[in-house]
Amino acid sequence: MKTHDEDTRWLNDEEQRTWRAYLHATMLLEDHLDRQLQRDAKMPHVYYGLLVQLSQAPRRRMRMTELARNAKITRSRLSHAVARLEQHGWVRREDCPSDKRGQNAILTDAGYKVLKESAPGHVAAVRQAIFDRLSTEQQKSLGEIMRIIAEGLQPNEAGADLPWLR
Amino acid sequence: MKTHDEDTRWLNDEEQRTWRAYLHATMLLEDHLDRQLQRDAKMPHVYYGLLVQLSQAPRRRMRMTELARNAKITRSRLSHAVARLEQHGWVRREDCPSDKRGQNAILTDAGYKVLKESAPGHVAAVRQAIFDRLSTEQQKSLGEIMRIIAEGLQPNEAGADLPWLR
DNA sequence: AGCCCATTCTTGAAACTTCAACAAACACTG
DNA sequence: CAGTGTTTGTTGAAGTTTCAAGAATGGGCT
Repeated sequence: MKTHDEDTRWLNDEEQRTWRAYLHATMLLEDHLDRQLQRDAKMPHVYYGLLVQLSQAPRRRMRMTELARNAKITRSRLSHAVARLEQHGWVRREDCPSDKRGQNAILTDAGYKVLKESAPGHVAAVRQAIFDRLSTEQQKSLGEIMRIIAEGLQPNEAGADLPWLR
Repeated sequence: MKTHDEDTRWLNDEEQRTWRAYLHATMLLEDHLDRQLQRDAKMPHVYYGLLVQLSQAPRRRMRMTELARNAKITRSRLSHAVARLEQHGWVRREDCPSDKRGQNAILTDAGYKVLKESAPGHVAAVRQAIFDRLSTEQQKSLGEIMRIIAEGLQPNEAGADLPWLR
């Protein structure tokens, strides 16, 4: 925490407007998608994202830790989420054969079905909120910008900090 | 919900990459700021945003509904949030004189103090995550894009749908 | 083997959010 | 002014997330 603010570089007017726009857009969109999916798929957006990840993984399964890393959530959060998804019958767990600590989260047929049925509506919502409103240039720009931001926040992904190179 | 997916316009490769980058960036950033503020200001990012709003309002007070609208959260969520902020002594409520249903949320001196002390660290975090990493062009672009997205999701702000003009 | 530390995943409690339902005050209409 | 519908704000319960702690296995080192 910074204690002296003499040298704080506050946001100027345009930066403030941009930051506020960011906050508003992200909040509104997350809310929108959450409601859309809660209505159509009976689950929040984050959970839906987990099913998507699983559906794209080989054999529709993934180690908990990897799933958490891909989805950008904590393992704890994932544990609870999978527990809930399991209750609904959309996911099941299986011990990992190679590592006795490990668990695989597996997308069930029921889970795949829900995903398949709600995917069109979800894509439509995303398209309508973002891609339909942006020029090709803006879409490209958005991609670049978000990659930059994400990169900067990634706690040193794979090989980024190699102790033997310091 | 869409039931037939024959005519669904799925996201193409680049759109998918962009969308995923968006999800990752927004998640990582929200997480990052939440932790930063939880550590330095003992409150989540959304709550901090409420204090900011109040601090900028005339007489450091605002009607609940207006505060909710500005902060892009539901009134219910705001009720709970203010209850909590009140417990901490950062906000207090007062009846609205003109409308007996109404409540004003008021930033206390203690609230202002917390805000003042944690603001530099927060701005630094935002700057480091976003503005320090983007070119001037990209910042401008980000602002425009986010405004477009937010606008599209705004449930018909002021005068947007005037029944007598239909 | 034995020791040590890292990794994997889970758990329970506390904090936060959502949703539906509600009371009270307002505002319009006849 | 009584009737009707709307707006304001709250509430409790259920669902979700965070945080700190902990059980179990893995992997390296001597």
